[in-house]
Amino acid sequence: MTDDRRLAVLRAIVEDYVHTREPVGSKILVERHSLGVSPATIRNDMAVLEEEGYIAQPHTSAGRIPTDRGYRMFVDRLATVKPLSTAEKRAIHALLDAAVDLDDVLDRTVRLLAQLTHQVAVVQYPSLSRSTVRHIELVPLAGGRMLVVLITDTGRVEQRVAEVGPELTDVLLADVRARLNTAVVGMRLIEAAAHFPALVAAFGVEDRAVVGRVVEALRTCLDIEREERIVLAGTANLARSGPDFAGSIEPVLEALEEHVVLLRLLADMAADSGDVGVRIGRETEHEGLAETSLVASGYGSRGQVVARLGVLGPTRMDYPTTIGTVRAVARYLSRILAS
Amino acid sequence: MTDDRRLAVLRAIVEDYVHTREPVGSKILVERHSLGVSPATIRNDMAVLEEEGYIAQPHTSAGRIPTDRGYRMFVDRLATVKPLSTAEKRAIHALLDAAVDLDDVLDRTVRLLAQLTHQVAVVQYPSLSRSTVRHIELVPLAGGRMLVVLITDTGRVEQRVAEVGPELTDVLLADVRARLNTAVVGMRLIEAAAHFPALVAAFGVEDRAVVGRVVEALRTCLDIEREERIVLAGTANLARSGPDFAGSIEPVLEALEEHVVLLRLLADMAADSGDVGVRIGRETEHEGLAETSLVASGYGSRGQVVARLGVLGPTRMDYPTTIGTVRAVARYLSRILAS
DNA sequence: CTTGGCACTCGGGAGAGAGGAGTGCCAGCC
DNA sequence: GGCTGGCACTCCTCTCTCCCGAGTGCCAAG
Repeated sequence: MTDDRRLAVLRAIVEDYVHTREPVGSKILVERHSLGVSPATIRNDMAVLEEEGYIAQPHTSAGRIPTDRGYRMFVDRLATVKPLSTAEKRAIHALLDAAVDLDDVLDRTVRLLAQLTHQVAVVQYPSLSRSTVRHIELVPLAGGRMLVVLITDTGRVEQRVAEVGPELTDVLLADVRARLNTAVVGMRLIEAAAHFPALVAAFGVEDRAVVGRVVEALRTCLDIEREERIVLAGTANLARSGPDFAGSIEPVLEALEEHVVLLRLLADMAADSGDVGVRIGRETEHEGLAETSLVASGYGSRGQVVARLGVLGPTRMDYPTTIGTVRAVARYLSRILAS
Repeated sequence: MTDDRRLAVLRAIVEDYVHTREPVGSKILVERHSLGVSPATIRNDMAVLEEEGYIAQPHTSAGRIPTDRGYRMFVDRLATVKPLSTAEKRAIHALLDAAVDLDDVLDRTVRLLAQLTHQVAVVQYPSLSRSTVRHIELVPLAGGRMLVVLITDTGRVEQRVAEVGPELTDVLLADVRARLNTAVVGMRLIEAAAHFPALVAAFGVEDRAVVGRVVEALRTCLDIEREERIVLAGTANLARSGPDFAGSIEPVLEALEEHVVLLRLLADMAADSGDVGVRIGRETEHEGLAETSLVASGYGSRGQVVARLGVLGPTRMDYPTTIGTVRAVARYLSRILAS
């Protein structure tokens, strides 16, 4: 069955290239992997693989390197995920268990992921749109202003200062606070936002203006713009694998600063089958990331995906290990959040 | 007065080198700057400047480039700060005025600074230790836990979850909240922390344990560890000025990820005369930053410095312009915070 | 279908050489 | 005493050429 051998050749090429960073030729291939056939045979297979777009030659007479399509095939059908070492698992536990709040957990997670994979790590904050309201707090400030604080079940805290003027008496404030909380606690944030108009309308005509201003501030806490946040770590690892990038790493760094780019990518990957997903090279559909791959997974409490995390590195990366690490960290983070 | 001319030569060397990125020789120097003397004379001056450590030659027969010491002299005695263009000023106003809360203001500021200077921008969050307590909020959660929220006058919000058990009744909670707020609102955070033991002692013996747990959570909000936060932007600009760095930009990126390094640097610069301060090359006393300079300034409301912001770039940077920009942004940010 | 043989291609490294920018120094001049 | 032109010297850098070798594609035979 020649088809099997061709795939074996592709796997060997990917593994060798990832390992040595050098185009791999037919001779080296038979030497390093016991394929049981001669270089000439391998050459025929490579010609076919090249025709099908899985591998390519940098120059006329050099070895072959995998194309995006080749890596895709490798990831989908040829790679077997590598589990973490027990030492690494211990490190995860030790580091994440010491976290004190949500910010701290995510900060530790992203650093950990960067350190384990030697690549750039990304962690998305629990999406506000998938969170529910845990509590709303209104704090009067000096000068006719007030602080509006929104706390979600995922631990996120958003706050705004609103100009309310002197009409907001303590009594009215307590009333607003009570009604807000009884009305919307436990609701998803979007549902809560939908309830606001009715809530305002329930107040007397003379109070509606000021209550409206409070509610308006609350509503801006749900702004699409600011809704999605991510944290990054390990950008220095990019520079270390610098030679992997044809040009400089500048376009990559630029893409990373544009959080929107990563957010869109992570969102797209939500469509993939639940577990770890991979976007390879040009699949990212972003010029600056054409030579990088993203390995990402969802995380969340109780089987519910509330956000995603992942790792970005050169297309030429060790997928089996990276996928294993991302999966393990995502699972452990989920477990932490559930408690 | 030959001394004056030597300084003029140094200034010319710095300006030319910053502009062309190439070692500058005596001939070019007389051509581009009207120094009124011949190359040979300049050569004599350069020999003296080199002996005094202000300039150096990359190779035996190349032009001169400024040393750290040369830049230092340039910044201290030769440079005149360049003010911003009105277009840039307008951009600052337009961008920062649209901010909704502290996070947003600082985020916009750091991006702005990176964009204006084409370098890496750093903004430090208002220091907790210099802030005062504006309000403390206690929110009961399910399962015998509660959320402790601390809000400072600088707009920062810190929160913690505390295990308090079922003994904390609503009545007791209201009591704790009231006593906490009347006792410590308006105090500096360190003073507040000092008052906590007395506060706990004022409760009945049977309540002390549970109140203690609440106060303990509050106290961890002041942890030195998490007290200082910074945000970065413009790391891609580092890659763009990549050729300025002898090796790769990796050590620089590494230093940037170690926020502690930057925090220490910013803190050190607080000792400098109030306005904009500069750390040049090895003055940063950090291996990874040996080829970079930091230009920073304090900011804060009502003349009180609550934190610092700045710009990090290659030693070979345009100091007059950078200093002007950092100063302007710091001033405008201060004005925003005062309102 | 596999294999050994063979001619061919081309990237990349080594060397050699020319060019040129810049220097230091010296002797003379103002 | 400081400034200047001249001059010999250094050594980096660019370019060109040449050669080597890895790797290929193809073909004819097993």
